[in-house]
Amino acid sequence: MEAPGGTWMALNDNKAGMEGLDKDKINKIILEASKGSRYYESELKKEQKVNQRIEKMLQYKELITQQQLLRAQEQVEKMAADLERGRCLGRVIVHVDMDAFYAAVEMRDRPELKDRPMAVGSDRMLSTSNYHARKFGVRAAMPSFIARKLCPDLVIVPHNFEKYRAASTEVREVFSEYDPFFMPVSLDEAYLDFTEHLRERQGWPEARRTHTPRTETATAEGRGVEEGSQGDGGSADLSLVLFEDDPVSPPGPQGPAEPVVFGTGAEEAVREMRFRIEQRTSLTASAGIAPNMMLAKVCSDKNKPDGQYCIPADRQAVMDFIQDLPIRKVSGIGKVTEKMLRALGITTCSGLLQQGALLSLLFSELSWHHFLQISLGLGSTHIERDSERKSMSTERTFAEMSSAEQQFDLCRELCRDLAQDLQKEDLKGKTVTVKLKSVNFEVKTRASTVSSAVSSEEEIYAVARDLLKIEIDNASPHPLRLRLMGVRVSGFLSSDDRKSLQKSIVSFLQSSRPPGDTPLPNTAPDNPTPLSGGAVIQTGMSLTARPSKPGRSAREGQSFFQRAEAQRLRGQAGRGEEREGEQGEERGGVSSCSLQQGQAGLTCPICFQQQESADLRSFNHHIDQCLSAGPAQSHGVGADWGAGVGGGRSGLQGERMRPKAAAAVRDSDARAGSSDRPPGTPGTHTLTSSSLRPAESGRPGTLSHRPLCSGASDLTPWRPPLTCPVCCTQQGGNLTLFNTHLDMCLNQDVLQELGPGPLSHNASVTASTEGKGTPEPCQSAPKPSSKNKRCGSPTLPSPKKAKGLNPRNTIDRFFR
DNA sequence: GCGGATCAC
DNA sequence: TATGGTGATCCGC
Repeated sequence: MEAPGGTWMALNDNKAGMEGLDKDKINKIILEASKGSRYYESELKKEQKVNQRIEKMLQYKELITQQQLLRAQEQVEKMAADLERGRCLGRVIVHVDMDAFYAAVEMRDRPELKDRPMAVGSDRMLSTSNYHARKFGVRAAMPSFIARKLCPDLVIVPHNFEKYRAASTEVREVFSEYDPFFMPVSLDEAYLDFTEHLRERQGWPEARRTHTPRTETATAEGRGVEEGSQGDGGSADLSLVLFEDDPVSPPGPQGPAEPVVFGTGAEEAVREMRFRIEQRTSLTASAGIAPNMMLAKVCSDKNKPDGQYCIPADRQAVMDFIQDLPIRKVSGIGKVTEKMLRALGITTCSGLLQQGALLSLLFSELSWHHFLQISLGLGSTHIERDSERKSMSTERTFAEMSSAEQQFDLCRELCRDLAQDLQKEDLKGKTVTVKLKSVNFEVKTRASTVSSAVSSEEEIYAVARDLLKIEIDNASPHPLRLRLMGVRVSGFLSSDDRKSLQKSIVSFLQSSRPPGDTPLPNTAPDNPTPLSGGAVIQTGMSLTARPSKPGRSAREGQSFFQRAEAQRLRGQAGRGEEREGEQGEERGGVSSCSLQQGQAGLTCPICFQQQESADLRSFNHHIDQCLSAGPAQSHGVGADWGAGVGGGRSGLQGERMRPKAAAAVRDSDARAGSSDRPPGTPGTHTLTSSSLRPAESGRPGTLSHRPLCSGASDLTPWRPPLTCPVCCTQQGGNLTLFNTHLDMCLNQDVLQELGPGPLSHNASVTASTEGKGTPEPCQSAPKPSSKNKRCGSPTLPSPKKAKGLNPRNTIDRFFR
């Protein structure tokens, strides 16, 4: 594990404007300010979890044979070839990102700030900083007290969202002239498809590409500009000083401004757009131009601030650009993914390609497809307008709150706020989720789905209150010590649902009321049009689908272990093919069945009793019983969440404390051993990394009634040595070692079975469907897709088949 | 459907 | 002394 103060807690210098800093010094200050805090401890814990996930992954990596790698390589190459065939270079996608947006707006309106390091935010947390402040290491999402340590002269300006929204509206008006269907990402960011504009623009006369500066301000592109006819003088010259060492802006010529003529090409058109944005708002924007969204997003960061970068529509140009691009620059690859990939020696996009085979064996199908697409420089070429909102929430952080009464009050208040917001958009949802964060930064969510959709304060609170009460009761006699509470409503009725509901209500009322009675209020408004007003724009923003993710689609391919499982089912059950379309419980039955054959006569690792039934469900149940009878049940309860709220789960863990869920959990535990994590698949009925997680947390009370699962009690004296139920050798009493052994044992099992058989079978499945899903040119192969959207990836077995093969058995999840 | 995690802004 | 809020998605239950 990395030493504290390694890269985990350190300054994130991924953003623009952070180059050439005294990072060591900055990180030291950050570390000093953080050390010992609850937040810091929590971050350390999180880091350790990730480290364990990585260790697990590396262990699995060691089990992979050369032959498997070669097979995987074939598959990856095939997939890459298919993706290559679907590559689209025919569109011009632009990503625009306003520079230090909130800070720039404040500086524009308060010139006295322009020379000073400043940030926009609250007393607690910063939203953004200007480039002056960034030199000190002050950046977005940094707590103010640390920012002040880094930069004692920092000026912190409170948010003024009205102003930002107004500026955003102006910017968007410019956007819409280049792409009326542009996709806003946030107030300061958007994707545009310039393809149509450029087509039309070819025929435009010069006059139409000529723009007269409205002030004497020089443009960032260094063109001389003339005094415009309508100069307003108000914000003149400000953009020049937004960035002290603006790399692009020339010394501001104060001479007369001349009209500026822009060319017809993509770069000129984007330059023109940025010019107009700056003329209009005195704010600068950076832009990226590329054949797809993924690349455009990376490009817009390249020459920030006030610059642009273009990747021409040329395959080699794309590949050259991608070659040494650090993976972290790609939207969607965050801190954790970066660290996991780094552990495999992958830091650049070309590394993703080189290690494609390995990644396909270690990560879920979705993940490695994503990686492969990134490595080929592919991304969505189709800009999707925002989809429907899926949830709405409100949450609040506060000083420690331990009184149940206060907590209920707050909960009600949150419900009230949320109800108001929901009603503004005329939304009703069936699922209410309560989010709690302890003073130790441990986050929990508890959800409940009700039969009829809710939207009023009372309706939401009725559900939320119960959820909260369960948690409070579970913690009793200790209080919940909270630092945050949130309420979310999701599971909205679709607009169709609402319309038909409305219709049926109306017709019901019409049939039962005399004509002429008071009509119902309209509960199904038309979709609001973007750009029609502040609130609407805000909505449009948050509705935006994430653009940068790759082609998610049906769970078509299978990971290494999925294929292993498929083979096992085929070989042992002999009827896997017919059952593949079935789900849930049925699949459990199949796997359970196959396990019975392979593992007859299981020995309980706790009591050493050979169990008569080889049925995993019974076996699991027995282990639960065995563990429940353990002597350490009387350990103390925890401080923050109270007793027995288990974070992780495993077949050996047994019941939860939440009575409501206990039965269901037991049932699914039984299934987990037989189906969800079939024999030979990592995690099969073993103490997986996830099942050890509660112990890692080190919270004294967590699972204290389950000493077996507590890291601190891995060697508790009462426990007898453990015997591996697979190889029947005695494994000592250390649960972690036992766990590793069991995984190895089970995996070895699979790996040995994984001869040419399963893979070649899989390959033939793949081949047989080839072409069916081949992406058409210029459609959004690598774009994010929801479950019911069409599959964007070629060469995929049918969804039905994939489903039958239990796509859940993917490895990367077991690294958690 | 639930809960934990990850990610973006 | 002290580290946000909102929304989405994935994955394994």
